[in-house]
Amino acid sequence: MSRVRSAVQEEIRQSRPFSSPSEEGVVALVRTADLLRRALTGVVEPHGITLQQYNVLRILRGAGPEGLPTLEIAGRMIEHAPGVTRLVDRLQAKGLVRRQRSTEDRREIRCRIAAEGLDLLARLDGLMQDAAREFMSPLDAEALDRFIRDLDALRAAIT
Amino acid sequence: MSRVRSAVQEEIRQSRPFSSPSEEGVVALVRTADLLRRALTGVVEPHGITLQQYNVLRILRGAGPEGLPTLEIAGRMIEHAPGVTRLVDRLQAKGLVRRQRSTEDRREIRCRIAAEGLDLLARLDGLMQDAAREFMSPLDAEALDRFIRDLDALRAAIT
DNA sequence: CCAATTTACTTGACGCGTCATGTATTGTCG
DNA sequence: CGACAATACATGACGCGTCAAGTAAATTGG
Repeated sequence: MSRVRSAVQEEIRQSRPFSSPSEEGVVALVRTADLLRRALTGVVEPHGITLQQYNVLRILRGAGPEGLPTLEIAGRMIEHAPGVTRLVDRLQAKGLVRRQRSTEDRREIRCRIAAEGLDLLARLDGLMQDAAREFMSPLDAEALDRFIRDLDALRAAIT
Repeated sequence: MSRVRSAVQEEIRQSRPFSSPSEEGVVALVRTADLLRRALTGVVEPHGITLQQYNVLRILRGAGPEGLPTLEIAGRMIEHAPGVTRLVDRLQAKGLVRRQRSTEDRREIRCRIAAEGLDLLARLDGLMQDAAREFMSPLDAEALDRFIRDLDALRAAIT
């Protein structure tokens, strides 16, 4: 049952092993996601946007020319509204996004991706694909599929 | 090969499926880690510290009474020094950590966990264990072990 | 039909992560 | 030995995430 010192244990250089496999999993998950985030940030930042800004642009591209109200963007990222407001502020300042108060419901603000935003995404699509493939390359197709299912199961269990 | 719409696809509500399993894996990984981080934050914050502050305290407890220099803490988290300096600033302000310039090498600052910090950790140990177990509960022992190995493999591949 | 509630945001404050830059101390090598 | 590089940090600036509180518009209930 007890395995050789895992990679996480080596990294943390703690003599004491994890007190449980669950804890080891939790730490491994957070650390791996951190490294991934950094790798993806490295792809996107040279093009003048952050990873979160990239995510918003992708969501808006997916939404089409109708655009989306702010809260809807927040919902699709798992994020809270205040962060999104400011995120879109910066995207607008860069001319990648346009905002316009909705006419039917004047509380809503519809955010649309601008042509410049689409251009930027077009340039980033391939690079992000490559980065994702590269990062996941240690897992073969079968392992990757199982891995994704496991992650799905973990998220699904959150009450 | 193509599966039914996965959980991530549902969550993002994007009609277009992921352009590749790698991309799906990347998104699933980041989103899952985000939710985990939030869950753990929920455990720790009622006790007056943040998740990162908790991590530092754990590292310092693991280091024993000798303490650690700032950069060594940064190394054990995967983080850069500037963040750690301020992190420890706040822990010190709360009286959970003490700092003292080293005498052998006067550039170094040794950080030690204070008795109050140890007390706090003692109160949190069980709660964090429970949270980890709870979060990982969808995976049985075998799946969890495989899951951890997969994560280890992903991190190990980073150049 | 209007007061109370709800919804969709926005703003302020604070902790965190990151880069660039600055400072003190130590190591090095010519 | 002394200039110069390297090391260990600290600080400033900026983007992000989160909570609490505020504003404006729509909805609802009496």
